Amino acid sequence: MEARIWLIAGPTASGKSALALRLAQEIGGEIVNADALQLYRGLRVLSARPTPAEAALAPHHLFGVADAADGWSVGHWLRAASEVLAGIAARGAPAIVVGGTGLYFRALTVGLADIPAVPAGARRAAEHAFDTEGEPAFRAALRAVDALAEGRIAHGDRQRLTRALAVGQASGRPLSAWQADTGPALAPGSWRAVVLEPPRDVLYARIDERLVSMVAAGAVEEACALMARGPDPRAPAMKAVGLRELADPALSAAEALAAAQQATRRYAKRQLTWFRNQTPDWPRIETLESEGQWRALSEGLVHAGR
RNA sequence: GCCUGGGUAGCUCAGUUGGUAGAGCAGCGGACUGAAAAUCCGCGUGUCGGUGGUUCGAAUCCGCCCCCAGGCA
Repeated sequence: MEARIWLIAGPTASGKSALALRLAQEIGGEIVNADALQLYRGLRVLSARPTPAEAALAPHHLFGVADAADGWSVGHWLRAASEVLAGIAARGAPAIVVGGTGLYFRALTVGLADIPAVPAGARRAAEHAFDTEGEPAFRAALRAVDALAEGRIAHGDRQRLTRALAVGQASGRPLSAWQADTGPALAPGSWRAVVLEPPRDVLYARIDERLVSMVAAGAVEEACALMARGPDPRAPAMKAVGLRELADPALSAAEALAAAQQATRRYAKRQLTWFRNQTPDWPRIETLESEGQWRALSEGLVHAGR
């Protein structure tokens, strides 16, 4: 178990946090959050962030560090994570990066283009152009700036189309060129990864149970408090799965719970698709049972022992 | 026990004068480079309750049986 950086990925409710904590205690490691929503302070319950008691059992980094009104991006996270990882390395401790955000792991292991920040105005202008001109005309404009990106982006994907145009115009270099010029943040061979990939039906049952516990732990109050603050509905924190459902005054408690459970199951499905296809060579742990997960991890890691 | 209505996709239901079935919801597959718990693309997944029969051909018509709901006893 001599690797210095462990990556633990998997869908929501698959047991990542518990496994990471166990590993951290076992090897004296420090835990780094790789979950886009656990970054936000106001979402402790809803994002299933470790409780203060759990967080006290090992050093935890990048959990609840951002305000719901501040949108963190992959780039923001990557810079923060790199700094944290450097600090952990300087202390001579192993690091355990854990979370469900596939893109964050990709930034770490494959890379994230080093693109200068796009001014908010450029982004808004691109979105406005898309909305007023319509997609065909917008695509024609984008083609002139970045034909490669235009060809790669699926029909209807406003988010990527407007980003491509905004980057191309604001930076003076096509997004596709920036992206082609990318290197991993972590040195190859310096890390070891594992994906938790439990059977669908068992995971869904776990998700349904967990939403019930979340509500019992105050998820509805948390959701309403966040909505009452009225931050920009487009802020990333406001996209938390279950947030809108649980805070919706038009729904009964039972309906809200059912809607939140369903939204979470769909989210888990998307995560499973990501890891299945984007990290096909990372080893899998297919049980949802925590002792079994630990056994698979520790044995697998010892035997892999480079 | 009798009468009536119903049994078609995971659920709720359509299905025209017989030509091996289709909607919504649910679900599934996929893409993914700075909003990623985001954004987007794609896909009916079916012993038409069972079994005999009529017919070139049955979810559709006929017989028997099973199950469900309501009514009469």
